[in-house]
Amino acid sequence: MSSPAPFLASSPFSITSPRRIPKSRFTYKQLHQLKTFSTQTPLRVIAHIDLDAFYAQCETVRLGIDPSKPLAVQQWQGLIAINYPARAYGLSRHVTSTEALKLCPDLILQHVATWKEGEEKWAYHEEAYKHIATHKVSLDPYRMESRRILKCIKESLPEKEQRVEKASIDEVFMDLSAQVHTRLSERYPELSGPPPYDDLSEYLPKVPTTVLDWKADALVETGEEDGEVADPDWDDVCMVIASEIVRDVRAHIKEQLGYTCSGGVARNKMLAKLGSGYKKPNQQTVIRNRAAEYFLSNMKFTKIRMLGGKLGDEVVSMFGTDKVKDLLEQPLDQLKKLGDDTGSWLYNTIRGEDHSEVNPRTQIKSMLSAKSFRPAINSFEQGVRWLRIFAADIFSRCVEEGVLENKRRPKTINLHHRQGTQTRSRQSPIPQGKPLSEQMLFDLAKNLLAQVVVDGRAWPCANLSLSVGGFEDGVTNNKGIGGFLVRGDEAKAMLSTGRSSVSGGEPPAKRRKRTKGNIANFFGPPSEKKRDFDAARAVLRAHQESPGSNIEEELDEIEEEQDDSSGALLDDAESRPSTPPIEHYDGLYRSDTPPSAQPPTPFDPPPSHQARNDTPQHSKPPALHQKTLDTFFCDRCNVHLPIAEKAEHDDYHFALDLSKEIRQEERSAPTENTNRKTPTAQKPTRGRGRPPGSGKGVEKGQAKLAFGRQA
DNA sequence: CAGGTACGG
DNA sequence: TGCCGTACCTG
Repeated sequence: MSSPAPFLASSPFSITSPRRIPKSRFTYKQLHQLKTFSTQTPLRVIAHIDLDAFYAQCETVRLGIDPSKPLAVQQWQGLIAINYPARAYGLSRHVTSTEALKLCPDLILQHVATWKEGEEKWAYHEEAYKHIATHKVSLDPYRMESRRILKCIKESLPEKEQRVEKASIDEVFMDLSAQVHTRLSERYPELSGPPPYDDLSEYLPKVPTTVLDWKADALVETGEEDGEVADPDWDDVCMVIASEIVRDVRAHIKEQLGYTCSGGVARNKMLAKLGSGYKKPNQQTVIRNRAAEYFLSNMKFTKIRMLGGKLGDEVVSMFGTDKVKDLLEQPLDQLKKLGDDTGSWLYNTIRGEDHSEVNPRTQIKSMLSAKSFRPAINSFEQGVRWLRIFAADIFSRCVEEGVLENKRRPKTINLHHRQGTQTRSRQSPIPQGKPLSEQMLFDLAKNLLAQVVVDGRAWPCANLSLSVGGFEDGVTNNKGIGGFLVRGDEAKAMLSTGRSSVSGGEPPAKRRKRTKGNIANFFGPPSEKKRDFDAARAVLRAHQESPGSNIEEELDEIEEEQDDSSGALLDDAESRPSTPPIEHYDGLYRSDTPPSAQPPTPFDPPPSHQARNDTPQHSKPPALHQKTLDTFFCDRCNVHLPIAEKAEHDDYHFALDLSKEIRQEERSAPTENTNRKTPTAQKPTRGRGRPPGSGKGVEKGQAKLAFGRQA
């Protein structure tokens, strides 16, 4: 029942409006903006869909298990997903598989698929949890289902009016504004007419209906007496329509693929996401604009996207609360103690404001294959074995992504390495000349690992990961003369990785005396070094004479040379497992293996650890320093460190110097360039105006102080 | 661009 | 915890 009296009393347009006609709070312009997915209109409608216990559902669907049976997905000894029936037994992600079985004897435990060394593809192996040492987990089955679901969602939305963002493997955002606009126009013809006086800033007519049918959707309360049901405005109507769409999408997913999911509908992404988590599983929640403030004010702000981590902790400790309600009392300038941008962002966010757009991006930007080692691995050869799996994994996923057909291919490859608390990474461009292959990924990865190994302490290694990225656009964006320069850089980068692996076979013994003149000697026979430079020069010359002609062939030749020379050491070793390169690397570069375990190198005898410690970085015998202290002073870092860490610290500087010299050589030698200083490019002020942008400030600067070591 | 951090599922 | 994926910052 509508009660006109309160409405008239509270509406600014009832009495004072020139035409004395009740109006909507919204304008024709705001309605019109729906068509273009404007982030500014208050009528905007965003949905968030979240698959329920996704990995667990994947398994029930795959195995045809009754979804009311308790099921958990196991990864080694842990659980990574627990379906809702199983959650009723108090199972959480923190319990182990054996504990889970005690709590719920009927629990179905399904281990994730794994990839076994030497096999072509991942598979669901029996008793996979026993093979943590030889298998790596594969989440590929879930990625595939994720793709099917995304496709299904897109198919259930009108092509021209959809905007879908894949937020994670089991979440999507949808901007339903455009579709809602059409449905609105169909359903309420009075909205289709031109605005009075053709003035878009005119207010819309009032909603003709007094009661909206929210079906079975959960409605977030407003916290007010009532009256909201009786007085809908167009934003409420938009939400109803959006909610219908979400219900249809969910039904379609269930019908076609058998998955249930939860949904949230609201005016922006932040609220929509909170909505989808409000009631689970298999339900949807609408947060009407009029309910947003109340909904938020009763919540912990740590539940809000971007406040679940360090930033959230910082806010909690700064204001001594985790409640939105308390934070709402803080004026803007107080929040700005977190930084101007972060403060403003937070101020708006806890008031339910979020103008971030739904990014129509649906394709993947990078992919990663990783393994944590328990126990840690201790040799180059072991690492290389895992790289083979990683390369196969990533390559097959590239193929699944349609990389081969689409011309969408990754541009860079990246290797991450963790040793204790220290992590290091190396990356290189992926040569774009020839088709992507597993072997190519493997070779690149191997070189990257070799670089990591020669660059510092590498063993024992607790984690290794290989990723490819820079997928982006299918079509080339660097063309003309610039197009070649990119190629040239890649060629040089390839050479540099090759050279680095050559240096892997070299002892650091002469590092203190080495100068530019004997650098080639340091890296091995002069001929190898020369061939590198010759190859690079050939590429550059080819460009100068006829830009863009034979570049690809040139690149191929260079790659071959690379395989012949620099790659030889590694490939060789690999083909003869009886004499693996592990000790070779370990012995030369700070392993804990005794010097006696090291075979001679082709070039120089390896120095013992003792020898290395006898020629310290600063050419001063320890005796001349105050040896009563158990610390030493590094005048390069300007810091006192435990004497026990001196050897490692010296290694650190050695590695630093070495990599610097290598890079310098690479820059100056191939072109014999006289003005080699390329001034650092200016900053094009990056960044979308959106979320906190960053944690800015304090903790980052402090992290830097830790330098090469960690507490 | 290389290397790192933060945040999220 | 392990295995991811994205975005951003800094030198």
